[in-house]
Amino acid sequence: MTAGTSAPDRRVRRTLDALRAALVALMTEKDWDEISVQDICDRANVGRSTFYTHFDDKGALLLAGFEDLRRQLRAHRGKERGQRLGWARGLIDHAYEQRDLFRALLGKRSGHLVTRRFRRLIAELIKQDLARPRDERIHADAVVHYVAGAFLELLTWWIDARSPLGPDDIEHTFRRMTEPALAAVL
Amino acid sequence: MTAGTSAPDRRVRRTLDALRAALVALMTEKDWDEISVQDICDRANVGRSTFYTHFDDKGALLLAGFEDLRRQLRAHRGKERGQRLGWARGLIDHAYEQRDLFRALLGKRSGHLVTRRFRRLIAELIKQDLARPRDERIHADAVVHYVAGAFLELLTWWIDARSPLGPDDIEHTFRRMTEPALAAVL
Amino acid sequence: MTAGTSAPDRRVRRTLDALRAALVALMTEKDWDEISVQDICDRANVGRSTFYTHFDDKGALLLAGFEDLRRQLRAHRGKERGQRLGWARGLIDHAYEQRDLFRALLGKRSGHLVTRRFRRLIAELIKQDLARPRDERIHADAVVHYVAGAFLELLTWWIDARSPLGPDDIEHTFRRMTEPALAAVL
Amino acid sequence: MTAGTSAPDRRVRRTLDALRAALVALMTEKDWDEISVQDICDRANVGRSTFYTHFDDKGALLLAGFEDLRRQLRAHRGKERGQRLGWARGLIDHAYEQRDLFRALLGKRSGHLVTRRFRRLIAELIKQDLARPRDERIHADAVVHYVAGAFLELLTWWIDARSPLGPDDIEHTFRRMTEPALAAVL
DNA sequence: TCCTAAGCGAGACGGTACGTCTTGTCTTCCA
DNA sequence: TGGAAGACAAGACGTACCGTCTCGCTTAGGA
Repeated sequence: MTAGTSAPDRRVRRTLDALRAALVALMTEKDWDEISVQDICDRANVGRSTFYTHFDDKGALLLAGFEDLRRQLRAHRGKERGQRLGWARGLIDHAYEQRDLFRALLGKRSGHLVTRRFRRLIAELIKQDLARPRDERIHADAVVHYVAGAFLELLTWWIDARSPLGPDDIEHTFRRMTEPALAAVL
Repeated sequence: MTAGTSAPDRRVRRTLDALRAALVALMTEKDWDEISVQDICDRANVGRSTFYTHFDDKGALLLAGFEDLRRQLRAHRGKERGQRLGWARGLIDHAYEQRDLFRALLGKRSGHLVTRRFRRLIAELIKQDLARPRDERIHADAVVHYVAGAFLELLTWWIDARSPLGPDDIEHTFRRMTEPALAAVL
Repeated sequence: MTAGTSAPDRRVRRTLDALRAALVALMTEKDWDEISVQDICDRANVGRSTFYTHFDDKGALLLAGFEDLRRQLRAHRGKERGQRLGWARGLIDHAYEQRDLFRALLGKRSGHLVTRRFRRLIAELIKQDLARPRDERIHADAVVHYVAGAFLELLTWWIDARSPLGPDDIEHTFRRMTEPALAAVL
Repeated sequence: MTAGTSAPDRRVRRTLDALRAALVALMTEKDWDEISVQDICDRANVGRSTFYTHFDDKGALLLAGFEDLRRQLRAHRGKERGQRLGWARGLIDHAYEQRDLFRALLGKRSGHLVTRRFRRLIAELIKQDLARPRDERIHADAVVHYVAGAFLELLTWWIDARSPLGPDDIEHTFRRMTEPALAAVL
C-alpha cells in the first residue's frame, strides 16, 4: 500500500504552497489591507481565477496557513506537560526564530482578522492550564483574558519594537509577573 | 477683538458633528471595513465631496473623534492622583456607561486602526504611573505593555461578551492580579 | 476491404450525437450566447475536455450538425427538378415540421453565426435556379440576394411569430410575389 | 432665460460622444463579440466605470446611437411623401456614403443585436407604406417581411461585397423587382 | 485471452471579460 | 464662500467561461 492519501495532485500542493509563501512574503512588506489578491497571485505566479478555486478571499488563505501554526503550538504544548503555561517558552522561541512572520501577524501592519484569531488561540491554550478562581467575584474567563492579553501584548511589543531582549528575558518577565498574579486569585 | 477669529461658521461644526455621529452610529451596526464613506455621508446628510474637504478618510474622522475620549480620560486621571492606575476605575465606568460605543471600538467588529490607537493610549497612561523595574533583565516598556494588554483584553472581553459582571468586579479582578504582579518587579 | 477504415469506435458516435442533441435542446430553451460549452456537456453527460477533443467551440458543433440539414435540402431539391425554386416547398414543410428547431436556428434567440450560414445556403440554392438578368444594370447576385432575403425573412417571420398560417399559405405568398419579380428582370 | 435645458454638463456629452465614436471605429475593425467594454473605453480615453455609469453594456451604447440613425431616416421619409417606399433611395444613399459604418452594422462582423434591430426598423417603415393584400390567404405582415428581407439582404450584399454598383443600380433593382411583386398582391 | 491504445471524466490552470463597488479628485452650480 | 451633486479615472472585487493541460480509469479491438 502506497502513501498517496487521495491523489492530492502534486500540482495543487505546489499552487497552495506558492500562494501561502507569497502572502507571507507580502505581509512582511506591506499592510494587510494593501495586499490585493492580484498581488498575491502575481508573486506566486498563479492565475487569479486559480486563487478563487481554492480560497474565498485572502483571509481564507491566511487562516488556512494559520492551522499549521496552531498544530505546531499544540505539539510544543504536549512536550511541556509538567509546568503551568509551559507552552509559553515554546511560543516565545518560535516567534523569535520567525520574527518577520510574527511581526507581520501581530504587528502594526497586521489586520484585525489575524490578531483576533491569534488572541483566541492563546486564550484557549491558557484556559486549559488554569484552575477556577477562589474568589467568586472573579470570573474564570476574566483571568484567562487578563493573562492572554498580557502575554500577547508583551510578545507583540517585543517583536514589533525589535527590542534587543532575548527570549529568556521575555519568558522571565512573563513568569515573574504572571505567577504572583495567578497566585492571588487561584 | 471679536469672538470668531477663525469664524468656524456654525455650519462647519454642524457638518463635522453630523459626520462624527453618523460614524459612531454605523460602527455599532456593522464592521469597520464594511462602512463606506458613502454610508457615513448618507447617514449624516452630507455630500461626499464635503466629507473629503474635512477628512482624508474615515480613519481620520474616527481619530479626530478619538481626541475627545483622550481628553476625557486625562481629566479623570487628574482626579485620582493619589492611587497607582487610579484612572482605571474611571475608564471602566466610562466603558460601562457607553457599552455600545466601546463594543464598536474594541470588539470583534472593530478595526485594526482603532484598537491600535487605543492600545497606545492605555500604554501611555500606564507608563506615567510606573516606576522602573528593579530587575535589570525586565524592561520598563515590557511591564507597561504587559499591564496594558492585560487591562485592555480584560476590558474588551467584558464588554464584548456582554458579561453580567459589573464595573466593580472588573476593577477588583484587575487590581487583585495587577498589584502582586507589579509588586514582584517594581 | 473491411468496414471501419477509421474505426469510428461506436463510443465516439454516441458522444457526438449526445452533444449535438444537447445543443439543439438548449437552443430551443435559451439564446445562443447564453449557452456555454459547460451547459452542453452537462446536458450531454460528457466531460468538457472531451468536447474540446472533437470541436473547437460550440459554433463548430453547430456547423457540423448543419451539414445534415444541407444534405437533406439538397436531396429534396433533386426531386423537384422540374420547377424553378422547387425546393422551396420542401424547405417550408421541413421548417414547419421542425418548428422548434427552426425557431432556434432563425429566430430572435438565434446567433449571428447560424443565420449567416443559413443565408448562404439559401443563396446557393437560389443561384443555381436563376438565369442571368436581361438588364445589364442588374447584377445576377443582386437578384439572388433579393430573393434569398425575401424568402428567409418570410420564413423566419412565419416561424418566429407562431403565425397560424400553414405551409401552403407561405408557399403561395412566396410564389405569388417572387414570380412577377423574377419575370421582370430575367 | 438662458439655453441650458437642464445643465447637460458639457463633459457628459463629450464622454458619450467619445464612447459612441470609439464603438463605431472598433466595429469597422473587428467582430462585434470581439469588442470588449475595455476596448471601447481605451479607445475613448474613458474609465471603464464611467462607461457603466452611462450604459448597461455595449449593446446599450450601440442602441443609443441607433436612435440617431432612426431619426435621420424618419426625416428623409418625410421628404418623399409622394412615392411608395420613397425612403428607400434616401437609405441607400445614406448607406453608400457611410459604407464603413453600414458594413459594420449589417455585414459579416456585425452582431445579432444590431441586425435584428435594423430589420425591425425597416419592417416598420415598410408597414406604413403598404395597403392590405387583396388575397386573404396572404397576411399583410407576410408581405411586409418579404419586402423587408429582400431590401435588407440586397443592401447588405451590396455593401458587404463591396460591389462596384452605384446607389442608382441598387434602387433600380429593388424597384424593378418589388413593384411587380407588390402589384400582384395588393 | 490478454494488453494496449483510444476515449473519456475530472478538474487544475492561466487568462480574459464581466458588472459592481469604493476611493479620492475634480468641476459646476446653488444658497 | 461653503456645501451638494455628481462626473470621472482608477482599480479591486468575486464570478463566469474559455481553451489547454495532465491525470487515471475504462474499455474496446487487434495480437
